[in-house]
Amino acid sequence: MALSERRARILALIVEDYVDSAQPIGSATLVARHDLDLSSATVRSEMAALEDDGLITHPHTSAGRVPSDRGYRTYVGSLMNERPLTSEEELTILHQFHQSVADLERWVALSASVLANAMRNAAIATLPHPAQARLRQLQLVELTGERALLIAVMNDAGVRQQAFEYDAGVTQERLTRLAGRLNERLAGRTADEIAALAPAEGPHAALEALVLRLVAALVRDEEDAAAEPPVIEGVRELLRQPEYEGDSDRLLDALEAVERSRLRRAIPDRPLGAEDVAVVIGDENADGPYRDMSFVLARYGPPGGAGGVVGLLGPTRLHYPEAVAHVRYVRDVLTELTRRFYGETGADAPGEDR
Amino acid sequence: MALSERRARILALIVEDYVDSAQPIGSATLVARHDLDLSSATVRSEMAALEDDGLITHPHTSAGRVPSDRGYRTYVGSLMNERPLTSEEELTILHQFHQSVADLERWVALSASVLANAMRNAAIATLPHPAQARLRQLQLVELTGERALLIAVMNDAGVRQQAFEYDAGVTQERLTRLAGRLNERLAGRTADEIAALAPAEGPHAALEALVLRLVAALVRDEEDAAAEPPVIEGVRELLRQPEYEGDSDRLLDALEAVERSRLRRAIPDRPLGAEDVAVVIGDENADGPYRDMSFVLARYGPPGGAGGVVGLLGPTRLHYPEAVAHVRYVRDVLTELTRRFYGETGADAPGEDR
DNA sequence: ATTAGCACTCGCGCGCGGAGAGTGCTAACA
DNA sequence: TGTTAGCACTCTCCGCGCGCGAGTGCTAAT
Repeated sequence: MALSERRARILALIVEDYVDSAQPIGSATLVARHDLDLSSATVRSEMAALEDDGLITHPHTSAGRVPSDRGYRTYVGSLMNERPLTSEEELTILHQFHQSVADLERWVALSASVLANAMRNAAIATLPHPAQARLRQLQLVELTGERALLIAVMNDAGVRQQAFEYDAGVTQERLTRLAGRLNERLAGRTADEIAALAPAEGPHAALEALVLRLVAALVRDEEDAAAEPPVIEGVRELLRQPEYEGDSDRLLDALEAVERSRLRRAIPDRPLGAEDVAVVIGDENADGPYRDMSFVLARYGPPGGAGGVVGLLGPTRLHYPEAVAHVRYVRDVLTELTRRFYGETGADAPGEDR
Repeated sequence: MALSERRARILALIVEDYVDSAQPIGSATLVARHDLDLSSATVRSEMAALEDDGLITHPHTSAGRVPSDRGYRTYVGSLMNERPLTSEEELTILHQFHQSVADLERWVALSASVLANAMRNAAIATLPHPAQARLRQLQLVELTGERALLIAVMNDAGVRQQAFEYDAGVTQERLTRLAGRLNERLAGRTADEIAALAPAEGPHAALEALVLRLVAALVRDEEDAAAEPPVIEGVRELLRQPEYEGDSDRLLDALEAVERSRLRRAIPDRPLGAEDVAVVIGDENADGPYRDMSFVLARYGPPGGAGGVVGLLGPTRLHYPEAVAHVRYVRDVLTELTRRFYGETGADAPGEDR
């Protein structure tokens, strides 16, 4: 199964030409376009071999060749040479971040936007969430006589809120005192720890129990990657790709695929551990609608710290070298921004809790 | 310009048949389908008259008639008879609300979802925002030595936050005290009032000025309708309408039209004062991409209180009677839920938990 | 005023045929 | 033995012409 060098070269050329043109590649065209020292007949026989290996296919008998998912995989895995961004490209990207508001949420959306624009495809990004969330502080605000708002600030500066109802006759003053008491007991605790605590005895034990339960749920939400669906940008760029041209059905399928709630389920399963930039191609996707699309994803955020996922989504016919380079760079930028936002000074160790 | 009764009847039939079938309506078909006591020739001359009035048009010489935007307007303005929802339909809708979490944001999204489903078109809804926001309470939380989080809770239970940087050397304790002082001065104030205040003299006047500025901005955000783009549901239902079938270009245009950021700008200008349910048809829209679409919108929320907009978005070929009835009913439900959420009646609200 | 009759229009679907791009096979060649 | 020229063959795509059918507008009769 080891590809001869020549065969590999031909596969790479087919992939690259096809990615550019979206047209099946014929043997003669390939030879002409690249001034190969081969006849088209030779290329044809190599192509036949590649097809036997399942790396390329025929749309129909008299058409040129198109890479299969396995073909792309081989290309991405060992054939393509990464093309680092030029410093110009890097500057263009950095520039966009610099002229944006200093807000993490904005940066995350911007990352997707930048990627989408650069690659003329869809791009996604999830908000950062910590591997383990801890409560920093909570606050209780009376809304009406019997309705109050619980606000929880997490260690990672995340803020979550939840309105709830309780028996009338509890004043804001009591709520404030309860919040103070709870803060002493709960600050720095994880969801599990909070859930395990028993409410203190007293006249408002029931209320305290309720708040404890709600706080635990909020803290758990904070560390749940799936709580907030990813932002997605560049849907229209994606749908303008030739694969969907004039094919309303496929277009609507793709539109379904990029629905945020569906993406939320599709992304976190990706193998995004220590890996650098993960590429998931076509039928490597488990979920149906993504079977003819590819993801190029990376995890951002300091190792062990709060982080999220950023990456590209497009048809399998992707400019993988550029895509990987862009995703990697945007990831690096976003990691740096995240680190700064959370205030990890340069000297600081990767330790998480403070 | 007053339409004879017969002519009006024919216009109404054309509109209704066309809305159902999405096919141009011919004179003979119309007579056959409705057992008219007229010959097709008579209908034809009436059609010619309607066309002279600009109420219907011809796609081409030998095709049937299609309502023009003015035709729809006449139909909606005086020809259609509203069709109130059956109690079954009302129950189906109510049911969906009852089995959802008791959360205002969720309800708003659900409203759009319900409308989209019922009408097989897109539906939008904006989060409620008060005509005038007032600060209820603020809180300052230290994040790092030189970074803090400002959290502002509004009178209407809205919560907004903003991270900011300040000179090192200010402890959480001082921040808490500053928050306490500011709360006394700011509680119940509007953005303008807050912006007009001068910081107290003292060692931390600069910090206080900064916080004042940020709070004012947050309160202003809260009452800015455009701050949060509307939710939109049912995009796929919309795009599956026959107007877009096989026409990728129009489909992509429509997709652009339903982009949230664009809708944000398109909606609030709608005439939504005391009006009951507003219908904006085709070229009555100022903004280009909506020129061949219609809105059916209503304001929800108690009069004078916090409110938002909920409604439908579809091709001009809409089932207007049903659309108006549905929007009105969902609006009423949402108004009631909003009222309860803000505790205006003090009556009990639906159960709470998650 | 209404209607039957009629000529005319025009979009749509269909089949046909030729052009073009490509393939696979075979036989000759270095 | 690997490479190449040559060739027959296969399909898709595109433009063309044609007939069908739905529908119109006009005219003349009721």
